[in-house]
Amino acid sequence: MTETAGGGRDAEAVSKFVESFAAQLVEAGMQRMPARIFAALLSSDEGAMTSAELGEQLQISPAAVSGGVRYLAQTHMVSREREPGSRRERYVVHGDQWYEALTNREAVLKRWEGALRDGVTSLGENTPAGRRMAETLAFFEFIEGEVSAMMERWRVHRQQVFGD
Amino acid sequence: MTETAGGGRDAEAVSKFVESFAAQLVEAGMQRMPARIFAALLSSDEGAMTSAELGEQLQISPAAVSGGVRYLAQTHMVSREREPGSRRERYVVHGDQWYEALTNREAVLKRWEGALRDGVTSLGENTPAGRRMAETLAFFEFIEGEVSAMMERWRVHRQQVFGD
DNA sequence: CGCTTCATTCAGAAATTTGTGAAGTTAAGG
DNA sequence: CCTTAACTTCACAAATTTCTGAATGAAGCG
Repeated sequence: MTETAGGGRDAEAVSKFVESFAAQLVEAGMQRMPARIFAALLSSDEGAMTSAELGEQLQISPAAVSGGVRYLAQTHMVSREREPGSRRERYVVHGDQWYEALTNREAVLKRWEGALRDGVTSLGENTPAGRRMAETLAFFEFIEGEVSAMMERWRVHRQQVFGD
Repeated sequence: MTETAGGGRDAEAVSKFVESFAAQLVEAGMQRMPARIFAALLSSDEGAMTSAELGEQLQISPAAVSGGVRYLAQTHMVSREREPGSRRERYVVHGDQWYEALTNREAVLKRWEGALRDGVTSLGENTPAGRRMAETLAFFEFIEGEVSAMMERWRVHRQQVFGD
């Protein structure tokens, strides 16, 4: 058993999981550092770590932590907290907030819709290409509406299974 | 008006749209070449182009077309067709098939679920981290179920709005 | 069969991305 | 105020990715 100072957990097993989960995130399009940082936070007991802790576990420089965290904060996957009267920051995965962010690609959808609308105009509403474009646009609009309903159902489901 | 041999369409406007839509796809994590190729196909009247046509519109080498198309075919966004008795291949966006592929990230979800299951085991079911992991896993399982129902509703909706 | 036309593969050049060390900035605590 | 601890920014080196040209491989067509 590989127990270290980290609080009685099998550090090696944790690290292995962190890397393998990060790899999945990378494959899905996330940058490497944000992915690793996120995975580390997700598998910490508190769901929160300081910059120094992240640096040590992942063997990366403070600069890398800073960059990765900035990305995660911007995309609302993680939030920054700081105990009042200290300048040590804690980076926190807020329970369920993060996968809501993951699903709420609303900004992305909106941009796609914008681009598609331009497409319909550029190509002409009555060209075959224009009609295909319009249908695609309709698909995204449909999805956008469905997603929020779906998340609502999830909250109900979650409540039932996990309580609060 | 910038008309070229391309069949009476405003080539410049089309190209502009292709590039801007491709840029959105890139931002969402797709590689540049596949994104450009896909956008070009999507905005072609036939929904299909040959390698040579793609090469000319996008100003890229045959090798780049080949590589891009391979990716798109693997992910089922595009299919290859070839008129019998010709070795000129046509790459086709099959109407609605492609965004079904986009949504059907089932393989991706499955892998995430696998990784998360490992995580629950590594971290221990009764640790706080393990419980968080388990909840995340439940979320993905929930989503997986919902997505297929959602696509079914889309087909109905599409039928109503666009006919067949 | 051989010629020709496409498509693919591969090695390498070029461009981009990524992560680091070092300098810079801000704010707590004496 | 001055010191010091924490985070951030920036320039650059290294690694990776991306695209090309050239070589290779297949398949129609005469």
